[in-house]
Amino acid sequence: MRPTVIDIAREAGVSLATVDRVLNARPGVREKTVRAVNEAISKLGYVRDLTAANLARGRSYKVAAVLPDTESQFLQSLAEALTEAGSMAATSRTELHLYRFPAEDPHALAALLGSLSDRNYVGVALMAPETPVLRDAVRGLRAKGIPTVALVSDLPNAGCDHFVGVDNRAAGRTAGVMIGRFLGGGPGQVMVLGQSLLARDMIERRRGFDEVMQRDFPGLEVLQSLETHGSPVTLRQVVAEILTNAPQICGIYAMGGGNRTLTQVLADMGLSGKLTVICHELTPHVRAALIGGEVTAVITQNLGHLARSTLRVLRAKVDHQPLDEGQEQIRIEIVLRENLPALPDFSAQAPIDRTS
Amino acid sequence: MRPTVIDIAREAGVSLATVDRVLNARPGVREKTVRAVNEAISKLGYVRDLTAANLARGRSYKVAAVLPDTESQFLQSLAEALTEAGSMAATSRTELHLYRFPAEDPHALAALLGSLSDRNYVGVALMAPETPVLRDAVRGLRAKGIPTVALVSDLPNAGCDHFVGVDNRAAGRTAGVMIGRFLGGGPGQVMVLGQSLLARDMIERRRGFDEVMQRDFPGLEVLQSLETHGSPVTLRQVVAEILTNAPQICGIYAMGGGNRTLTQVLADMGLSGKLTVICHELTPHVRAALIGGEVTAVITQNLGHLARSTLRVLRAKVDHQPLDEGQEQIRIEIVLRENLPALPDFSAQAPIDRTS
DNA sequence: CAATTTTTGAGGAACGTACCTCAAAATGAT
DNA sequence: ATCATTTTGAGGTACGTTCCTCAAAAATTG
Repeated sequence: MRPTVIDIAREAGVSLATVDRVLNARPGVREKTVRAVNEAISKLGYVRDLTAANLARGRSYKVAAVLPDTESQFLQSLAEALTEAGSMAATSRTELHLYRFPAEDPHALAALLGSLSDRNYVGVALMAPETPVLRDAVRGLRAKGIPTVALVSDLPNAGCDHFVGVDNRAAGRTAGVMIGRFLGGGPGQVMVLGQSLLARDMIERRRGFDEVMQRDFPGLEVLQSLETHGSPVTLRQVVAEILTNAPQICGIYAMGGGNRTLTQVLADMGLSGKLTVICHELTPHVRAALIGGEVTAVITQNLGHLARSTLRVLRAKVDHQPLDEGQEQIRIEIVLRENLPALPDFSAQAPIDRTS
Repeated sequence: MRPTVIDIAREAGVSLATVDRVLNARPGVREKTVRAVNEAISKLGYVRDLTAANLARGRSYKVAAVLPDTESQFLQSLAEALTEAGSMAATSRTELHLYRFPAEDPHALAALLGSLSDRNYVGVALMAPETPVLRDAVRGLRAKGIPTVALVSDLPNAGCDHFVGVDNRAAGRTAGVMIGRFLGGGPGQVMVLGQSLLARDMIERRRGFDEVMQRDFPGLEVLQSLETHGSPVTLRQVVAEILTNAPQICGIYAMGGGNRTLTQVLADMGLSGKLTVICHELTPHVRAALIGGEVTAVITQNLGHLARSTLRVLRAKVDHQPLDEGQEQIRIEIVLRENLPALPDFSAQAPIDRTS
C-alpha cells in the first residue's frame, strides 16, 4: 500500500493538519517541523495522489482551444483531433471547448480571449498569428493565472507557457534531405511552393530547407518560392506553366497550403510518380495523393498526438506539475506510401462502456 | 458544472442507490427503472468520474512489466523508458514494477507470471518469445482477470489483450523503400544482417523488406540474411570479409541486433558515409553512428511512447474502458541525421513539485 | 386479498486529499 | 512569571463515487 498523509503524520510525529500545512505550503509551521515532515515524506516515499487532491479541491480541467475559422483541411482535422482528445479525457475531469475566431480580426480574438476567464476556463490552447493585441491578451490571461499554450505555430514573444507543435526549421531540413536523397543529389531543379496561414511557419521551413540543400546538395538548383496567397486558380495556372516550360524540374517542395490544387495539376498533367514531391501535413487529400503517386513523401505532425499533448500540457500547467518533455516533443514524422498509418475505422468503434 | 450521480437520481426520480445499481450493473432493478436512469444519463450527458470511482473502489493500477534479462542496449533503454513512464504516472495511482527473467528459461518465466496475481498486480506487460508454457501462463493470468499485453514482439496465440509495438512487416517494407530510394534503384547488392532476440520480429521484417525490394527495386540484388546469433567476433569477421570481397555491395539492412559491432566495422574500414546503411532501434550507439555517418537511416519505435502506451493500455483494460486506437498505434519512425530528436537533458530536469 | 418476493429508498462509511475552525500547547518577549 | 504570539492538534465537512445494510414500498403469486 502506498503511504498516505496519515502515514506521514504518524511517521513525523505531528498531526494531519500540520502535514497538510506543509504539503500545501500554508504558513504557520516552524522550520524544524517542516523539515521533519519532509523527511517523513522522503523516508516513506510518499507521492501525493493528485486525483484525490483534485477531487477534494473540486478542480476540473475546463480548457478552451482557440483556432482561426479558416476552412482548410488541416484546421478541420486539427479541430476533430482536439474534440476527440477532449471526449476521450472526459472521464478524468477534463472538458475541452472549441472556439473559432475570424482569421483577419485580431481584436475579435482578443475579446474572445478576454472573455474566457469569466467563463471559468482554467487553461487555453491557442493557434493564431502573433500581433501586439494578441500579446496583450495572452499576458492578460496569464496574469489571471490561466496557463496558455501556443498550438502549431509558436508565439515566441507572447509569453506562452508552452509551445505544442513541431520545430518547423527542422521540418524544412528534413524535407531537404528527403528530396536531395531521393533525387540522388541531382542534377535538376526543385520548385518550392508556399502559401500558409501562419507566415512564421513557412519562413522557418524555407530556412531549414535551404540550409540543407545548399550544404549537402549543390547539384540541385532550388528555385525561388512561389507564393500564391490563397487563389487556387492562380496556383493552378502558375504551376502548370512552369512545369511545362521547365523540363529540368525533378522535384517539388510544397511548404504548406494548396496541396489539393497541386496534386490535381500533377495528376492532370500525367506526372504522378514522375517527380519527387514533398509536402507537409497528412490530410485526407494528401493521403490520397501519396497512394496515387502524386506525392512522394509527407512531412507531418500527428494531430492526434498534438491534441493529446495539448491537454496533457495544460493539465500539467494547471497542476503546477513538471512536464515529461520527451512525451510532449511533437515528432517530425516522415510518411511514405509504405508506412502510411492505417486510417482508424470509426464505424467499428466500441461504444463507451459506462458499466465499470 | 458536470452532472453527478445525484443529478441523475433527481432527474430519473429514483434514489441514489438505484442509480448506483444501474451504473454498476448490480441486480435487482426493474427493466423499466433501468431505462429511466439511462435516459436521465444521456439527457444530462453524465460521464462517470473515473478518478472518484477508483478512489472509492480503492483501486490503484499496480502493474508488472516482465522482460528478458539480456543486456542489450535496446532492452536497457526499454527498461529505462518503462521506469520513467511509471514514475511520471505515480501521481495518478499507478505503480509499475520491472521484472526480468532468464532469457533461455521459459519455466522460470511461467513461474514468475504465476506468482504475480498473489502479489496483487492488476495488469502485466510482457516481452518474451512465445512458447507453449508461456501461453498457459498468460491464459492463467487472464483467467484471474489480470489483463496482459504483449510488448515489442507480438504473441499472437497467447491470447493477450493487446499488442504494444510496431507492425514489423511494415517496418521491413519501410526499410526496403528507404534503401531502394536512397540507392536510386540500383544497380548493386544489399547485405542483410539478422540477429534478434525474438525471431518472430526478424521474420516479419525480412518478409516486408523482400516484398518491397522484389516489387519496386529489381535492380538491387538482396543477399541472403547473415544470421550471426550472438557472437560479435563472428559478426565482425564475416562482415569485414564480405565487404572486402564484394565491392558491388552498396547497402546494408541490419534487421536487428549487433548494430554496435556493425558500425564499428564500418568505421574501421573507412566506410562511414560510403554505404547506405539502414538499421532498427535508435539506441545511443545507433544515434552516434547516425551522426558519424556509419548509419544512413534508422527505423525505430519511440520507446517512451511505447512505455506510456503500455501503461495507458493496461489502465484502460483494468477499467474496462475502450482504447483510443489512434493513440496506441506505435508509429514506425524514420530517423535521419537531420531529424534526430534532441536528447532530453536529464541533468536539467525539474524536481517533482509536491506543493500544489 | 394475503403471503411472498422483488424492487426501491434512506442512510452511512469509506477512498485520499483539501480546507476550515477553535482550542490547546509551546515559544518568545518583558 | 506573565503576557502575547506563534505553532500545533483535534475535529469536522467536502469532493464524487462505491458498496453496504435495513426497512419500506411495490409487484407478483396463489
